[in-house]
Amino acid sequence: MAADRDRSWSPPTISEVAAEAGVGRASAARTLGGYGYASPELRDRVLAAAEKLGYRTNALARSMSTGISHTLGVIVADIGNPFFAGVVRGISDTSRARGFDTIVLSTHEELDEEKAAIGVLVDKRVDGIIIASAALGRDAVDHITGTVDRGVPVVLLDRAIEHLNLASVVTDNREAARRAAELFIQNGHRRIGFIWGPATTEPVTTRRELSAATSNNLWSDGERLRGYLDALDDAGISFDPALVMTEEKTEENATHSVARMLDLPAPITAILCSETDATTGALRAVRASGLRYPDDVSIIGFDDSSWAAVMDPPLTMIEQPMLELGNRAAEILLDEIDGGNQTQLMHTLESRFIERSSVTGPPPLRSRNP
Amino acid sequence: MAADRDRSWSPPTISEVAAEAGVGRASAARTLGGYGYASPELRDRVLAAAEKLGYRTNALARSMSTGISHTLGVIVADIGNPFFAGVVRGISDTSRARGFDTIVLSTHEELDEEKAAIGVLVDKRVDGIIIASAALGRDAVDHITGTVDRGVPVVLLDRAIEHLNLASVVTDNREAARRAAELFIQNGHRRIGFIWGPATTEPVTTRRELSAATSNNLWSDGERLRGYLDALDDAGISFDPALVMTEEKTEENATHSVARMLDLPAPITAILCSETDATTGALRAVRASGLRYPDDVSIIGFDDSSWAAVMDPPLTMIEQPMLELGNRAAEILLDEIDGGNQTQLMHTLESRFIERSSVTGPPPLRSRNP
DNA sequence: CTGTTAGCGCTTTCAA
DNA sequence: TTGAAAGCGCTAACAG
Repeated sequence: MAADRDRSWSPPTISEVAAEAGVGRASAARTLGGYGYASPELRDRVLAAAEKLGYRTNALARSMSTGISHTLGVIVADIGNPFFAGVVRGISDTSRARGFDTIVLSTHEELDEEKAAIGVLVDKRVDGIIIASAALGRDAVDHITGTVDRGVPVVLLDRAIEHLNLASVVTDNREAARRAAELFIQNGHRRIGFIWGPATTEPVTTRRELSAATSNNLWSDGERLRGYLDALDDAGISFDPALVMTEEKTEENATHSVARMLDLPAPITAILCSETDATTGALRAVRASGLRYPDDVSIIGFDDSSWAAVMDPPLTMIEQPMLELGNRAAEILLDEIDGGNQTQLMHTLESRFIERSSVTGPPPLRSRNP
Repeated sequence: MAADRDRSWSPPTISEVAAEAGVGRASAARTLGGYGYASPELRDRVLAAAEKLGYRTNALARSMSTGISHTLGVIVADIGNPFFAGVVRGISDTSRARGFDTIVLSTHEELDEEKAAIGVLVDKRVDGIIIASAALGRDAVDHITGTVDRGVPVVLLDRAIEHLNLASVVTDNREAARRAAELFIQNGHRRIGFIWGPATTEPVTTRRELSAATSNNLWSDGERLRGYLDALDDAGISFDPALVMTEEKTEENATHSVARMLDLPAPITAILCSETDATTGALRAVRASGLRYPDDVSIIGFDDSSWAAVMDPPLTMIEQPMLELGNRAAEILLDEIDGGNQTQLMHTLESRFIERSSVTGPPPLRSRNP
């Protein structure tokens, strides 16, 4: 039916529709744009003409004159990461329901890419930005404050930036980690490994040094570590730097670190993993050491997955409310765009503790080389 | 520094920069837009003024006059699905490298949402669209052809639409499934379950009926099934409808179906799973039946995951080149936008067969209730 | 090399 | 109730 479309075809404009319908542009624009008045008969003529010509509104032109683009910008480290993918799905669903589309940019956890990404979004005149910033403790965040200053609303996602005074939507990282560590402790564990802590090349032998390293860490990771330390403190267990991984955060390093911790004179009997890669890395080390969980080591990991449930034995995990995180972030941003005043700044969603079978008491007596 | 920004502040335009620099708009536009000539001195003045005013180009306005938006539209069933998330990451990376951003829409596998999504993208004047269509065999695809007719290039992703004559980027589903089934057969299996086949409420008792149902299936799923049947045919194993799941595709149904197949008078001894949820569902059934893999049943699944490698025993899987799928789709689309003529229509990427330890020979003798 | 001018397609006063 | 005209910020053709 549209087979006869010319090669130099260009989409019909409101003027063409108006001409076809024999009315003025403005009238056509009013009925097509859904604003202002138009008599039923005129309306019908316009609609018919539009239909006939295959008219589609040009959102760009509309944005130009209205100044609003009905588009949200989303910046995450990696859209390929299941966690962020889930969050983006949440953002996407609720913004779509409110008439907004999203353009999402991945920064690969690089601050420079993040700055560029913000630039792109600002240039494209998005109506607001949701960002899981790659900024570490000491990093400057002018690119974010600058954006807010330009009048573009920003909400922080998953990673808060403490002094920034911006709405943030996060999960209860600290509480969740603490709860996991407490479960270990209740089960009698005192040597609990934490994968992973802040990546640093500096030696970390004191708690003060750990603190210092953490302050230059991703906020969410730092919170998780703090929760772990909280539990230790409450139980009067002294902090042992050998039990916190400080290598770069990769699955492979997790494996190495756990192997080392398992091989200590006083080996770990439990492992708290702060991410999927940390968990799978730890699992590899346990297996390679010829040990089994939970009998030899108990395990809890962040970020549940359908796989964790079919492991043998199934893993006790901490599930993050990814969709809800996205939903909330979008809602808050959209409300702000609609002119609503933000009352609450920090929105903390509860993660779900899923107890399965990877936690039990420490082995009665285990020495390095029996 | 920008603390004194007025509440009714509006971003500086090229005219303002020109005024500040004391030059004509066009000259300012030329240096800021990076086209045309400008003397070094004039250039410097403009740049300085732009810097001072905090000028950022308005991409909307630019798109209005150039007619190109430097934006790609991406339509997938669910951005929260790790497979699509990986693909989108690939698209995003390569298009970003070529100066394009992507707006991605999830359809939840609903054709109506897909149509709406295309409408949105067309309205936003994206320069091209990459789509993993939810269209099943018999569904009309006017929304896609219509888009092409409007002059918007489209490339099909992961799911080809046979008669459509559009560039498609897919994986070698059929070959991969066939290879998996062949491995089972080489190991001596003859009762191989397939999770999952086409969802249908019609009874499927003959191969013809299966075919019919498949023709109303998602293309990629159909290909996988065909590969399975290819292997059976080659080995002279007759098709048994009881070994192909035709329930709605959910993890739970996979569990039920596998449980049933395991409970048959002549039970299955191997399972081919066409998706992650199918695999985890199957695993649950195996466990619930008190059986173990690979001794009692062999298993191969599509879509590798770091979890599959840490299962005990580790799972033999078929890995899809998600990133590459995205990269290629973007490259092809971008080339087409740049005016390149598409020579090849079907681009088939190889999936990677990762042999681990979930396949062995069938159990010597296994009866339903020993 | 630089400045003037005319659109891009829409919304939005403002008259009629 | 409808139409004419101005303008959103930019690019592009054309003079100077």
